[in-house]
Amino acid sequence: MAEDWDLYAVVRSCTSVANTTRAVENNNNNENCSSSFEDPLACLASLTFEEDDDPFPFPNLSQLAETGHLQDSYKPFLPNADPIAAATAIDPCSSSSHHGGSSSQLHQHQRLQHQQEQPAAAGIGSPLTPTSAPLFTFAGFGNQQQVQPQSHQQQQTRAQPPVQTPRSRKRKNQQKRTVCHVTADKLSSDPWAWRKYGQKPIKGSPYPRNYYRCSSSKGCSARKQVERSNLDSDIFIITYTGEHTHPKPTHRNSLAGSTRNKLSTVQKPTTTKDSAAETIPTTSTVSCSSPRSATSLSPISPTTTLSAPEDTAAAVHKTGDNGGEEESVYMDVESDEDDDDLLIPNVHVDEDLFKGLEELVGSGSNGVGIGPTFGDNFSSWSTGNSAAAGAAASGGC
DNA sequence: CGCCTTTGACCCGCGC
DNA sequence: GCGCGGGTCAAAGGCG
Repeated sequence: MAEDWDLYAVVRSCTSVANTTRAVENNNNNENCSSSFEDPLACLASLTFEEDDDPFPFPNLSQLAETGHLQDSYKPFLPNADPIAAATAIDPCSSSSHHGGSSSQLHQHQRLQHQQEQPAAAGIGSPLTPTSAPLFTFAGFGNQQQVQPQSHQQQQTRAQPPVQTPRSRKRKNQQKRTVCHVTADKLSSDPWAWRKYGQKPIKGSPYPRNYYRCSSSKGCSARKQVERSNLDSDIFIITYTGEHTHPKPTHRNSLAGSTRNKLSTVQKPTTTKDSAAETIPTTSTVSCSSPRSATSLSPISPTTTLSAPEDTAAAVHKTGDNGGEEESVYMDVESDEDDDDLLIPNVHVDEDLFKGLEELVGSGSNGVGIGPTFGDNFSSWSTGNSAAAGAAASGGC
């Protein structure tokens, strides 16, 4: 199931912190997208929020809550399993303000709860302990401090050891972060190229956390953490830190050396801290604009996605530096409209439609709204990844 | 050749 | 001060 897809796709599925505009413009697209989906969550797969923000942008969570499924799932972790409180806590529309005060408090709270619950819920605890904030609680959101570029400094400090500037490795609760939840089956891609630079097993979580940095440009401080929700293995939590210091790449990186073309290790729940081999599965990601990608992806990957929500807007709940007020903005998950590449929405297209299009084009039609560019990409997509297209069609935008 | 992942080691912030 | 846990580095090896 969820193992058959690529972490890379996850990694690409959300855009960076920097993209905070054009969302409103895309809102309509988003709506259209939603309405055309079998799964209305598809377009929401990349919902993001920042720091103290509402960590429950996931509509399906509310659905789960409504059906009681989620609450049932939480019961073991909810000492005071208050259905109302639980429902409120997981309400995607609920304000983040009740995540309670400072990040330190939250962090501490989580730690305490983690300590308390660890025995009963071994391996299913923080950082996503559902008690403090049922499914998605993110420890350590704090000072709202703008993230400082670290990579350079860290490299320098490492190259010329101590004495000099100590590593400015801020604690996670001191960095500006954007958290994004992505369902396993609603993965999409983003224009950024990410390179994995680390993986760590996370205490309390059966799944390791993967660390990525932007490889589109050297010196880019954008980073990304991807971890699987230990409560719902279909949900991946992507945390962005830093900002891209460069425009979106028009072409994605090569696939050389990557495992994007094949299944690598499969992320399974880990019981020990050292089971590092268990990582998020990697299959492939697809960009219609990238023939290389389109032809190299795994056709059977159920989550091989096109750039689906790339033109969709993801809601971002942003909390100001005062930590109190919450403003809701939309974050452009990806908008390649200014890129050379045309990214095709994940709409289901069967062979009949292709035939019809061919007939239209072949009969001297003016394209009926299908421009040459689209046709090329469309063709590329269909021929290069028909299976994936089918898979993506059921879930993508 | 360039870019990728993997993975053990290292560094450092934080709580006790 | 110590230990834990998280974040990062960098070498090794693979892939196109």
